[in-house]
Amino acid sequence: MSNIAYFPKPHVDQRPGKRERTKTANRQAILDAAREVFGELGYDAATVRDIIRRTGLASGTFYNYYKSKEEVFDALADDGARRFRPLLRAESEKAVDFPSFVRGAILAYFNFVATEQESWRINRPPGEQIPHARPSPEVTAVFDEVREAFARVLEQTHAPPVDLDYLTAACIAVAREIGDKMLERRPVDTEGAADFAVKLILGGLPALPRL
Amino acid sequence: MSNIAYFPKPHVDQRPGKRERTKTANRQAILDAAREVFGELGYDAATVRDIIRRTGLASGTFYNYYKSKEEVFDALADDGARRFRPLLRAESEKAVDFPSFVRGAILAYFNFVATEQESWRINRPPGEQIPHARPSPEVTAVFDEVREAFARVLEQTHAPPVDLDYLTAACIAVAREIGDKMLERRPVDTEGAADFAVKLILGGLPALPRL
DNA sequence: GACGTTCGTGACGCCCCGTCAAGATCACAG
DNA sequence: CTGTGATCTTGACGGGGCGTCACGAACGTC
Repeated sequence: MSNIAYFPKPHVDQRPGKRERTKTANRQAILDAAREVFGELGYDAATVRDIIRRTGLASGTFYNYYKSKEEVFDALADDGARRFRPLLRAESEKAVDFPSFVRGAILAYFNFVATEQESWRINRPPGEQIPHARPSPEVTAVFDEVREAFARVLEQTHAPPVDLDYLTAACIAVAREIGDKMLERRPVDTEGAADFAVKLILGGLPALPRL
Repeated sequence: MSNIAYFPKPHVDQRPGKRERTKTANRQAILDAAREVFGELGYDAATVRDIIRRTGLASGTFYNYYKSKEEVFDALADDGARRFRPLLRAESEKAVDFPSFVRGAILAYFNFVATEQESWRINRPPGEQIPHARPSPEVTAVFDEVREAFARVLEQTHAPPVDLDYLTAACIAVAREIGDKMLERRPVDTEGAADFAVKLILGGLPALPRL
């Protein structure tokens, strides 16, 4: 009976089992639905049931994946940070000196948010405030990456030691704020915004570009 | 019967009628209660009924004064801005040049928030994000005041024209962010924080104070 | 193919929200 | 002082979203 040509496929199927697959699919479906719903109704008006309805899943299923609307929102921010991180890292490696790093990083960020907004900040109700996501792991990682890049570059340029926490916080705040304002203008000018932010950070007010 | 010495007090009592007085008293009571409740439970966990319960008023009464929890929160921000505005204006008039204005304004802001936090950010749950109040009239007024001060000073110093919207947005973002970080440190050092923020704005990274 | 485990389901109870009709309080005129 | 209309307060009520849980179906494993 031994048939050497017959190998009952041993259970090392590359793809994970169906359980695992539907699990990640559901998680992703909820994330996508949340993106849409937040975009259409705004964060405040959106409910957990609005999100889960769009997936066709039952309401209880939502809670198998996320604890609340807040958590799924944080997961969206986390997702964004995860996709942005490699771009930031690339800039960090490509940069030859501090100014080029700052410029590259900020420009990368502005281009990133400009692209993102097209895809999901579609239909925001006016005046709606988007809550600051509480620092999720990936977001924290991005912050740390910026901080480390600052530390590295400031180290090797023999710059005087500065308050790194304040510095990173301030630079990120500037980038965020200018980024938001940039998105409100038509046409969206990432180059111009980056120019402004970079010169402010590197040279302060006297270095700002003339209009 | 005419008695010239007798004037039945005509109804021009200086104080407004009782109706008006209880109205402002209630409005203030709700505001105070909200401050306490937000401080103790955090913004998210707080409910309209938590707030109104502390005043002894009925639940329905809350809605005679504010439409929602969000609105009373905005009213608190508005209140803060209203009290800060004269301080900012004083700095604006006291300042002799641009650097002294920036420094005075930022220091005033840091001292203001440091005082405020003692009085109502008592017991905040960890990791809680305070929502950015949507720009209420007074808050907008503060922003405009900063913007106008910038415009005025940049005009008379014959500085090259810059993007005023970006500039004010960026400076306010820096002040806010550094202010938040400052409050997390012990002891709270408003002078040091102001030093950092001012030098970053005026001279950029190269001008930052050494540690 | 049978068994144990994991996950999807949707009805349920809970709590909070915003409203509203009824009563209380106030302003004002006679 | 008193009557009358206007204004405010009250708390009970219906509506709706939230998070849970017992049940059943689908899956992995042997």
